[in-house]
Amino acid sequence: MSVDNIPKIVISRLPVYLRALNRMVQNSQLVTSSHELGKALGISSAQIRKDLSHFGEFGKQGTGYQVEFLITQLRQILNLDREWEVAVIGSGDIGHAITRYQGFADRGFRVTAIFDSDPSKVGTKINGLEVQPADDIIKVLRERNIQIAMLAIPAEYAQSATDTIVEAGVRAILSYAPISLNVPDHVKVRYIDPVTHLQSMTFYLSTEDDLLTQPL
Amino acid sequence: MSVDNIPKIVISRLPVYLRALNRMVQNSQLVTSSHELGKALGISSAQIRKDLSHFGEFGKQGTGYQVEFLITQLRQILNLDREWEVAVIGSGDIGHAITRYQGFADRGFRVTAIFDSDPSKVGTKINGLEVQPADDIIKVLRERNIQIAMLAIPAEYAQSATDTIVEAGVRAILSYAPISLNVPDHVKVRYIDPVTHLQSMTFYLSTEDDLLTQPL
DNA sequence: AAGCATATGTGAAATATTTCTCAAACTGTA
DNA sequence: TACAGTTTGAGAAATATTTCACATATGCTT
Ligand SMILES: NC(=O)c1ccc[n+]([C@@H]2O[C@H](COP(=O)([O-])OP(=O)(O)OC[C@H]3O[C@@H](n4cnc5c(N)ncnc54)[C@H](O)[C@@H]3O)[C@@H](O)[C@H]2O)c1
Ligand SMILES: NC(=O)c1ccc[n+]([C@@H]2O[C@H](COP(=O)([O-])OP(=O)(O)OC[C@H]3O[C@@H](n4cnc5c(N)ncnc54)[C@H](O)[C@@H]3O)[C@@H](O)[C@H]2O)c1
Repeated sequence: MSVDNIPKIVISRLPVYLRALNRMVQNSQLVTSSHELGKALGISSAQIRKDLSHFGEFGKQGTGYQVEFLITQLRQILNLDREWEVAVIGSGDIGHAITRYQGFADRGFRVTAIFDSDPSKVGTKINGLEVQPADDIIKVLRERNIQIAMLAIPAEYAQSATDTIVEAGVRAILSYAPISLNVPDHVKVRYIDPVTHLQSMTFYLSTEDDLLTQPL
Repeated sequence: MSVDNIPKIVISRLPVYLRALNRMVQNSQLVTSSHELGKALGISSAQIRKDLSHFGEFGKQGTGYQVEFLITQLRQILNLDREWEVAVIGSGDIGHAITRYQGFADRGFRVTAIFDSDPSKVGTKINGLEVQPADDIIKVLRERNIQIAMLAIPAEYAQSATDTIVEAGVRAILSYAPISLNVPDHVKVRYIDPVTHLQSMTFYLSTEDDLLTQPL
């Protein structure tokens, strides 16, 4: 076990393990193994064991892992043994869907502020939460010490909104805008762009096959 | 240049290059370099050159790359020199946002069918497109030879819906449901789960810093 | 035309990541 | 207690990916 300098690709898999483990708990499953978990996720058991070994010894030879215990450990590792407040920037279609999504609260995050620059959206409520004016972003985020934001505004405004929330103290950004953002080193960014996913799949979808495939 | 056996991580970056190049075209920029592109995307110029070198020689020494030409080449490589029809399964919040999203049509994809199992949703229109009953999925997808689907339904129904669309001939799935899907080898799957992204960032957000950071 | 600055494409080297293996540990059975 | 069947954790080996470094080519300036 080597506690420092964990590869970030390892970190990115832990939430996936956590998701699968939570599923097992829901099904009242008490124990699992790296083999079973790997099969459920389509990855090798060795990878799971190696990933976990960066943080400690969580399993028992011959038995496997206590599901609840492993969940507790993963939540601790990922700093999820607390609740994180999240701000949503942009109350359009995506901002709307995100704010109403129950799945965040279930897994450690609570959307507690939403902003829009469009005066006609300000004051409307989404899931009981009132949309606030974009001009108040800095004030509100600082007041509440909000460190995580999700960006759901058009690409052309994304960089300037990013500068604003970073100034307000945000250190983690999940952006739905299809553009690469410039941020200081201490700020983490992740992107969600469904189109890049589709485009990486069409590479494998040769048009030939397409023409050959006929409806029955 | 080695045309076969391209690492899939290389393929996953090409759409990101394409996105940045399209941005340049919008700004009337004619020429770019691996260095400039890399800076815009936060990756090394060597990586960009190496990635492209798998497919051919698209640049000119001393000059760089003609933006339009590189776009054409990347679109060809990714099979984007055609339009792909996409089906959306589930007309809830996310299905709604996806279906209304202009960003797909702009980049090679057209949502041409949307389904829901809830009778009260069937028949409603989203962006001019009528929601169809989930029972018709197989019939419609086969008829129209639709090969790509986006899954926007609750996790507990995701596997069975997947089985259905795969049976209907779908070969590429983009799933918003937070669960790992089981598919035959010839089917590609990508996942979008914002929570896993957030959870991989909180690892780097130590709670200590949080406590120290006070609003001004 | 020569010199300088710039930028590609690519082997080779350096790193990173995954997989292989197996000793050791645990469970259950008899 | 002995034995068979599992499964972990981790060093070593195998692969994969990224970065380095440079020969070579192009454009621009003088
Ligand atoms: N809809 C989708 O399925 C989808 C999918 C992937 C990515 N995206 C991306 O997500 C972003 C939002 O998409 P959408 O469909 O929700 O767009 P939308 O047009 O429905 O909503 C955008 C909202 O952002 C607000 N806004 C603009 N500038 C702002 C600012 N500076 N501060 C605060 N609010 C601001 C607008 O008033 C609007 O309400 C876009 O970048 C889009 O490309 C959307
Ligand atoms: N809303 C978000 O921001 C968000 C973000 C990430 C992931 N997700 C995930 O995306 C999925 C959809 O989320 P949502 O917020 O849109 O949920 P939602 O409840 O608003 O919509 C789900 C829709 O799917 C329909 N449905 C259920 N079973 C179906 C079936 N077999 N065939 C066709 N339609 C069916 C339901 O009738 C409903 O209309 C969920 O898995 C959710 O976890 C949502």
